[in-house]
Amino acid sequence: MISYLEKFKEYLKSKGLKFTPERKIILEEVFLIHTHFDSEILYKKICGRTKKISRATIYRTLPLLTDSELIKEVLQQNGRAYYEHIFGHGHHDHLLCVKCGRVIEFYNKNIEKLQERICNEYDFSPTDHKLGIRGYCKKCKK
Amino acid sequence: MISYLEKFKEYLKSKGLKFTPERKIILEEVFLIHTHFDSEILYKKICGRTKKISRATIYRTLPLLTDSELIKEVLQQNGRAYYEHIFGHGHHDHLLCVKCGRVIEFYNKNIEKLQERICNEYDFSPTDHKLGIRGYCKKCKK
DNA sequence: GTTTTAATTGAGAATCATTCTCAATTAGAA
DNA sequence: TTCTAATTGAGAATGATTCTCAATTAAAAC
Repeated sequence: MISYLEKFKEYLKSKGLKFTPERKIILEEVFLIHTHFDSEILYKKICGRTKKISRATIYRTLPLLTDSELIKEVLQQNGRAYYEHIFGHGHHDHLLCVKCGRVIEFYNKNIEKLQERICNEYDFSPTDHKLGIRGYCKKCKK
Repeated sequence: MISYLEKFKEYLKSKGLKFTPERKIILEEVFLIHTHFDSEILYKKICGRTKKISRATIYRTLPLLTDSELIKEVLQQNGRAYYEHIFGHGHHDHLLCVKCGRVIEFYNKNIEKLQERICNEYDFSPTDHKLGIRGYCKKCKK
């Protein structure tokens, strides 16, 4: 069982890219956030905590983290992309409350299986999927 | 069984909005397109076919069509929003080829049922959902 | 350790989809 | 026909993301 740091280093090496202090800080910050985040949230957290890293570097690093399967883009809202870290976490899908913005995670084995079956049917080779159900949560539905 | 035109007129009236020639043209063009489209595709088709309608008006009309459940935003890619008309069509989900961009539609009753069950479990009242599976299609997987 | 070279960085400019502004127009109720 | 609030187009503004480029640096090769 390797750490996310090891995994990122291996990824970078395999692509001939460098492991820089900036990339290390971004990676670590990402794994300190346990909710969805966008580039701005990440930028502000990093500026507050350690040294300043430019927005450009953050925007350049997010695709690397996505590519190496350490994070995942989970939704786009108001023109912003939201991510979450996935390394060490099982796959799950989302319920999104359109009123209060709450996100509820869930996992259902049967849905996963049905998706596999559908892919077979269409001779389709899946890499990943996104299932988002929008609606009103317990508190907001009344 | 009312037409999409009727449905749109009713929607507009219910909101105290006006049925303008521009909105009529946009609505009709949307129902002439039988694939996914973004605002730019729609704009170009309309300019080519009938009179010119400004991009601003198209951008203002798309939310009205979405709100009245005549169209639906199906995905966001490269920072653009893609739509499809849904009036008269059953709900379906998508397989998206990341290589050639092909979109395959599918519908699976069991997946729908499982989603309902999950919503019940979380006391969540769904309005709509999106399931997109990314991967490689038959032709591109080799 | 030093050299070498290609990758990386920050700052700000550029891009590009989308939204806003505002004066002129118009649908549709009265 | 009148009246008023909604609508339109043109272009400016916005805002997230990407690009540019000169200066810096990781890390491979010596």
